[in-house]
Amino acid sequence: MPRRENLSARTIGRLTLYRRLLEQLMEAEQTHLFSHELAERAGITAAQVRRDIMNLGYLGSPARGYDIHRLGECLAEYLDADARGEDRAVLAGVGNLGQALASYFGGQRSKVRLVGIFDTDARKVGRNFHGHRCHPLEELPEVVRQEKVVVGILAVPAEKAQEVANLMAEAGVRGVLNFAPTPLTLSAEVYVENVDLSVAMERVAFMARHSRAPKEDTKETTHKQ
Amino acid sequence: MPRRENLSARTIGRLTLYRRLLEQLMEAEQTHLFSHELAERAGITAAQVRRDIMNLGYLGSPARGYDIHRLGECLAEYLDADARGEDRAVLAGVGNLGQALASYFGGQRSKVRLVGIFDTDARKVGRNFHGHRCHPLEELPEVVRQEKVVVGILAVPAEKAQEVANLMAEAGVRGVLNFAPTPLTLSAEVYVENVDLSVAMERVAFMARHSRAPKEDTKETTHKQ
DNA sequence: ACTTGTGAACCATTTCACAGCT
DNA sequence: AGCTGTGAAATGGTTCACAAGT
Repeated sequence: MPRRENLSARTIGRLTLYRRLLEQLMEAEQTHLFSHELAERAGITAAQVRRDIMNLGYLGSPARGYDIHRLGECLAEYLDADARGEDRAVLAGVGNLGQALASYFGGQRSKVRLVGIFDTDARKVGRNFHGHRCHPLEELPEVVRQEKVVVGILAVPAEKAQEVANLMAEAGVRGVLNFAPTPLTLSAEVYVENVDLSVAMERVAFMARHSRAPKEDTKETTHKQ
Repeated sequence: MPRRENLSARTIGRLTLYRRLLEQLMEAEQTHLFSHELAERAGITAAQVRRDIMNLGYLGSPARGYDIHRLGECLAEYLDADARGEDRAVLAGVGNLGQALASYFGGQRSKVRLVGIFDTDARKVGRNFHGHRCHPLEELPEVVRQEKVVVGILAVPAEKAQEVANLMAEAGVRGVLNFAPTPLTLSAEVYVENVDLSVAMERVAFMARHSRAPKEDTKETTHKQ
């Protein structure tokens, strides 16, 4: 049913968010919702929601809106397509951020399964972090191959990022979530998503400084977002 | 000198990156560089770099390219404009992620100064995390006001995110870096940047699964990115 | 010969606005 | 009356391509 003319990464992100929001809604008793309701929860416009769902190929009814259960199924069908079993990931770099990520993605709430964490630091290897034993980095390729890992999470220092990314890519990883503050160059068939925390931080600081001063006469209007 | 027709958040992010890359270059002996060199380090196209620098208002020379030192100054002048002193930030939520962020932004490498970390958990209050003593959340507004804090970092559970964000906004924060997996609704003069790690993770997994299989005859071409 | 600066073209994404349905 | 689905317009961002400078 999904009319999949392959959607952009941006759209995939929103669909992922919709799915999460619908899951929350399903725990409540609600069975249907309108585009503007979902839009409000997602922090975007109703037109955007309708467009996304249209692209998905799901149809709502003008009378009742979208059937939460069915829409959820449709989203799952699209987002989980071709996932034989669940997606597996490895994590390289067990510093402060790496540990936080291990706990974040290690739990069962996550859609991906973390199957190994790795570091070069001898003091970390062998220790247990949030339920995952740290292995030496050399073992990463072997685990990637044996466990059919598709995603590598990179939380190593900038200097080592490219090197470790190469290791992951050669072992067969198809996507990298990069927290190192360095752009990576990898062959085009590996999808890379950069999460550069210091860029994010500096950007917020800049925008914060430059945001317009609050107007005195703010009318408490229903903000149009 | 900067021809500032206020630039988009996206552009600000790239300028921030350029600055960091130039700082690295200045530590080496290099004095000039061409747009394509900076582009390669930043992982983008030369045209994009030229456009950004043009928007900045800096001029290079066709013969030598950009003067690293002067371009750096120009970037700093733009990015740090109106920053009386350095930007200050507070962090709410000292879980695994919050601790990692405290260490990440707490050091002196960061452009922003973390002036307080807060949590509601009595077992955390009073303890020291990466050089910052955790204070009870109730004290956050007072610190924001006294220390002229402009940025709030939100690393609390989703359920509390909106509530704590309101607290920050009422106390006068102008920007929020939100790690909670929930969109926030705040008055329009507060800039919000969402870093949703589970969306990022799921998106990478999806794109990874759908990335084209490597072609057999890959020619090792100089990838055009 | 190789660069920069930049108008114009291109492309992606979002929003508008309205026909059609219930 | 109020919604959805969607073509069309608008917006925003990136890349092209070339004149001009060295």
